[in-house]
Amino acid sequence: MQRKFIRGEETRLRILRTAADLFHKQGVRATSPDEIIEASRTGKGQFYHYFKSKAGLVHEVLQEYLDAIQAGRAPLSYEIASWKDLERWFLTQIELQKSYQMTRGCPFGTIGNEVTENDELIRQDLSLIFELVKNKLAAFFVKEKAKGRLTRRANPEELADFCIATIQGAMLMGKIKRNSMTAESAAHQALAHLKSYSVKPNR
Amino acid sequence: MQRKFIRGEETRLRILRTAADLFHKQGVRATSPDEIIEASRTGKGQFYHYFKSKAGLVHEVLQEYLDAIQAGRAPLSYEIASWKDLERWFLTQIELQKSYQMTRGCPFGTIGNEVTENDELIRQDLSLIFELVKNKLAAFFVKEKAKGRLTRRANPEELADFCIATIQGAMLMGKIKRNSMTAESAAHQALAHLKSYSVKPNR
DNA sequence: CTGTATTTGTACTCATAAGTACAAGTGAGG
DNA sequence: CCTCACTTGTACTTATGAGTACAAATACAG
Repeated sequence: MQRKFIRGEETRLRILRTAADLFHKQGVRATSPDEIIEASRTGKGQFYHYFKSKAGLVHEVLQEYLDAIQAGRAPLSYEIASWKDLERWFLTQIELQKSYQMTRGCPFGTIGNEVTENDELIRQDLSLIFELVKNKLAAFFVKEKAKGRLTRRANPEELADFCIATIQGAMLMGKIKRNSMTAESAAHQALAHLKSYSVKPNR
Repeated sequence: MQRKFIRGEETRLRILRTAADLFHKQGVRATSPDEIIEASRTGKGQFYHYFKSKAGLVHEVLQEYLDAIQAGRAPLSYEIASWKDLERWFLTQIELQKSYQMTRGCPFGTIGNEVTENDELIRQDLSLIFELVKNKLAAFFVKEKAKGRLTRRANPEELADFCIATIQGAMLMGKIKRNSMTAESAAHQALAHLKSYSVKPNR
C-alpha cells in the first residue's frame, strides 16, 4: 500500500511552493490566499483542506526551508569546508538575487522584516533557520581554529553572525538599489575581514 | 500675516508622525489609513485633505526622513568626523532599536524590504536616503584618506556601503532574534574591519 | 460494486482597506 | 458681520481579504 493519497500531496506541495515564491517576491502580507490559489491552479477547497490558515501556511513554508537547508536541498550549499566554500556561500546568494533582476531580497530576510509582535511563531521559525545557518558557518570557523589556522581572538559564533548580518544587509541594499554592485562589494569586504583572522599554521 | 493656517499644519504633522511611527513598528502594508487616523486622533476628512493617498503619505514620510537627516534633526548624527563618531553612528542605531525592546528594525530597512515592483517611487525615495547616508559616511573616509590616514587601497564609497549593509543586516537580525547581542557584535566586527584600513600618517 | 475517506469546487459570509462625497464648522480680512 | 478659504466630521461605496459551509467527485478497501 505504498503510494496512497499522492494526488493530494502533490496539490499540497504545489500550494506550498507557489506560496513560498510569492512570499519571496512580494512578502507575506502582500500575498492573499486568493492569489496563491490562482497561481497554484487550485481552489479554496484545497487551500483550507491542506492548510489550516494563512499563518499556518507561512509556518509550513518556513519549515520546508529549514528542512531543505538541513537536507542539502537548498539552492545553495550551507556546508562550508573551505574559504572557497564560504566565498561561494556569499556570492551565490547574490547570484540568486541577480537571477531575479535584483527585485527580491533574501527569502528569510523578506519575511523576517515583516514580523510584528503578533507574529511570534513566525519570528521563532525564522530564528531557528538563522540559528541553523549560523551553526553551519560557525562549524567551519571552529574547525579552522582547531587546526590553528585562525587567530586565538576569533570567535566562531560571532564570525558566523557577522556573515549572516552582512549578507542580509547586502541583499537588502541590493534590492532597494536594484543593483548588485554594492551588495557584491559588501560581500567582498566581509570576506576580507573574515580572512584577516586567518593565520598560517605554525608547522 | 505670519501665522496663518497653523491648525492644519499641526494636524498634517500629527498624521505624518503617527504614520512614520506605525510604519516603523509594523510596516506600511500592515498599517491602514484607519489605524493612522485613529492613532493621530483625526478623521478621514483630514487624512485625505492633507495627503492624496496612502502611497502619497508614505512618500512624504520618507521625504521627511530625508530632510531630517539633511538638517541634522534625525535621532542620530550622520555627520561623521572621527572614528569615535563612526562608532557612535553604529551603536546609536542599535541603542535606538533597544529602546523598542528589539521589536523594530531600521525604519528605512523595514519599509525597504516591503517594496515590490509596484512601489517604484517608494524604492527611489529610499535609494535617495541611502545615497545621502552613504555620501556622509564616504565623506569621512575621503577626508581620512586625504590626510594619509587610510591605506591607498581603501575605497571610500565601498566602505560607506559596507557600513550601511552591515548595520542594516545587524538590525534585521536583531529584530528577528529579538536580541541585541548579535547586532552589537556584528557592528563591532564591522568597525574592526574598517579600522584595519587605518594607518599611522608618515609624519 | 458499495461504503468510507479523501479530494475538489462553488457559493456564501463577515470584516477591513482605501477612498469619495459632501455637509458643516472655523476664523481672519474686508 | 459676512464671506471665503481652510479645516473637520460623518456617511457612504466598492473591492479585497480571510475563512466557512457544504455538496460533489474521486478513489480505494473490502
